[in-house]
Amino acid sequence: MARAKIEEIRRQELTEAAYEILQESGIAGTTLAKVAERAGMSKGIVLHYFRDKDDLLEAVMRLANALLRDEVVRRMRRTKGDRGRVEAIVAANFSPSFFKPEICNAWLSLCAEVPRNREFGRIQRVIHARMRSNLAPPLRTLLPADAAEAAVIGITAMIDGLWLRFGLSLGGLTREQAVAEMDRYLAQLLD
Amino acid sequence: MARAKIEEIRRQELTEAAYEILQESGIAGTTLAKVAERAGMSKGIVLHYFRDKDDLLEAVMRLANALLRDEVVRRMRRTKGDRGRVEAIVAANFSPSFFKPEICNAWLSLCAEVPRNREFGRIQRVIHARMRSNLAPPLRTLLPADAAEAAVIGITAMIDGLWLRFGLSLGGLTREQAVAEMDRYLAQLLD
Amino acid sequence: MARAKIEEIRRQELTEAAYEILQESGIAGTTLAKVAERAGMSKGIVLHYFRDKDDLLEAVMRLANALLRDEVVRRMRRTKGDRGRVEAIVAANFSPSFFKPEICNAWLSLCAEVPRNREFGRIQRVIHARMRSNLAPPLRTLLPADAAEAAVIGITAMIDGLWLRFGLSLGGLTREQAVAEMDRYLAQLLD
Amino acid sequence: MARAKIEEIRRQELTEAAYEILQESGIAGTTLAKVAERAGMSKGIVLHYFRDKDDLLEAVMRLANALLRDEVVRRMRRTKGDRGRVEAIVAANFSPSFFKPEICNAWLSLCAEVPRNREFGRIQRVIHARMRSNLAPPLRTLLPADAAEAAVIGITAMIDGLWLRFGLSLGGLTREQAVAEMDRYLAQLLD
DNA sequence: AATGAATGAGAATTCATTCAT
DNA sequence: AATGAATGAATTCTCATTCAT
Repeated sequence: MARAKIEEIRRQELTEAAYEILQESGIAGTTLAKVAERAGMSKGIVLHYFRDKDDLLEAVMRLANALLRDEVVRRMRRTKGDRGRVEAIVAANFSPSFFKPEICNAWLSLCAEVPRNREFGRIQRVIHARMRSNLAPPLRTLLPADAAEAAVIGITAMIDGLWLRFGLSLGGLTREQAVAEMDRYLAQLLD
Repeated sequence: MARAKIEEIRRQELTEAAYEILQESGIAGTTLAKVAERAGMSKGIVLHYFRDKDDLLEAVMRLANALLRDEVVRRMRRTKGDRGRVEAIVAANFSPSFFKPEICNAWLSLCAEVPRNREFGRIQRVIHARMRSNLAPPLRTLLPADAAEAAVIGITAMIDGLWLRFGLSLGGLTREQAVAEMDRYLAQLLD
Repeated sequence: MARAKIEEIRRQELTEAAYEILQESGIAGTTLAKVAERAGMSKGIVLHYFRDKDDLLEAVMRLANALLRDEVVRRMRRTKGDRGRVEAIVAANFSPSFFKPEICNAWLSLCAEVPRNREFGRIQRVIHARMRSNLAPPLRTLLPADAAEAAVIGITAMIDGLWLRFGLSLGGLTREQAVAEMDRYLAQLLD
Repeated sequence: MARAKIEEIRRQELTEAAYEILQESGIAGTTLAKVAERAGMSKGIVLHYFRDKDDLLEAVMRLANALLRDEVVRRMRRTKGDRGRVEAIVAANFSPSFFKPEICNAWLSLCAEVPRNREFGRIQRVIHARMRSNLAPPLRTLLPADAAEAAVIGITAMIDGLWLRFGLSLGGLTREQAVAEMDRYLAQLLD
């Protein structure tokens, strides 16, 4: 059990290190050497715990996703009502701990590779499915069936679009503007 | 005169080849060798016409941008009225010749590198500025000042978000759905 | 301990291989591939132990210098008296193990790059400083102050000039002639 | 004749340009493109007038040699007596127009390649032969036969050694010091 | 479990050189 | 005579990956 645990711990540490490097250096700039160094481990250990570089990046994708998912869950727990649930899900995506240029960019980098990496695609699909399964039920009580379907797509797209823009780090969009824009969109949709 | 143009022709050919390869292979997979081969030229010629790989990718970004810009211009010319202008701009972004998974993904790949490439950032800024200068005037006649400002951000974000999703090539979103979603958003905004 | 040393061992082996190749092929002809092959190692390893080609060549310069320095030290230890010290230093520069056409030429090749390589310059400066600090004290007891100063420059120049000529490998100068010439010069200077 | 002349003119211009580039960039840094640009000509023309890069560098070696030779001749003409001839030859080698760090270094760069370039060797041999044929006769009248022979080697070596040192551009030796050193050596030899 | 030595594939990049015009 | 387009070989350098310890 201790044995199983150390493996889990190392994988976790390496994944976090890789996530950091990815945010700083992009996918091409994320080398195993940098990741190992950031994790304070030896170069060789990375591929002891991960099949290959892609395997590590998949773990990063899952980690990034898990962090966001936890934030969503946390916020949904504190909320009541269908409208509140929708708002909580959305708010999680713009919480100061996630809606950062580096994180948005890291996410972008991973998404860009999806068409060329089967596993990335699988993970991405899971993420979308969860988004849908979170959003659809409350939306269906707030809107007609087809409007609810459309709203799932629309909300997701608006979030992604604002993330993309924020991830460019061009300074043309502040977090406040993004949040305001999102609120406006939700208001149009639900009011 | 023909002589002066051969440089332009070769650059164009190489840029187009690079654009194709980028769509297929992503940024990391876009090697000079592949580009040269696709263009039917020798490996050495690429760096005869481009300073380095980044220089070539910048040309690709400008090309992709120019193609979209031309489509926007074409559609705006055929249109009258402020509402029509906005719709034309938006429609250009979803015209069948651009709104393709590979193109959306290529665009994503380039955007992901913006924070680490000064020139990419500059080009991206130009693109956003043009988007704004196209959208803002008609929107200002259709909406109150602050709503118009917000609409510029919102429309752009919705387009980007739908492009991002489409670029994942996961089959979860059809062009028709994207267009419908966009229409719905515009209707909410302008009606 | 052995582990800590393997880096030192490999660097040493590679530096020696590079020194050999430099003697045969000159600076431009000294490619990392040739060096690796000569050392019986893989191509990739060279830049595992050296930052880049210049880093390797700097190590070569230090090696060549160290070998000569050791020879100087060895000969000075066996000697007594100021005149003897001077002669020992000079003799070291013409000992059969150093005063070889290939070595003189390798040295020439490195010197030729000094103006374009900051670190080469630094090393060269150290070499000259040591030459001065070895020669000056005994010369000062044998000659008036200003003559001693001049003698340092003169002896060094005569050595360098004979090395240069010998390094041309044109057969116009034998080791014996060089030694005789040097002796004659010293005799003029000190007798 | 005009035809023969334009070839000669172009070769001359290119050789001079190459000499300049060699002084700035060393042998490896001397590319045909740089030479052509410096000469204000097209890249292709260089190999129209020279067989290959080595052929061009040989021309540079001959040019550098010719310039020095002319200076020697000029100074010898103005001089009388054997001692004066020797001094004139030596002085030419330290005239302000030749005894420059860049020129000394360029010379060094060429010498360093002599063992690997048959033609360089041939030229170098000619240079030494001329040096000898200039120096030997006056020295033979000033010194005993074997001392004269030795003096030819010694003077040449001292010149070369001072050139080498000056070519390092390390600032440790001024022209004045070099000239003084040379004078001292000649005085020892001839007085 | 962990290290880091070693490999080799492959990338960008540089250039001499050839060739068509 | 002159241009500069085009080629391809060679080189440096980077990394993922393997392996022995």
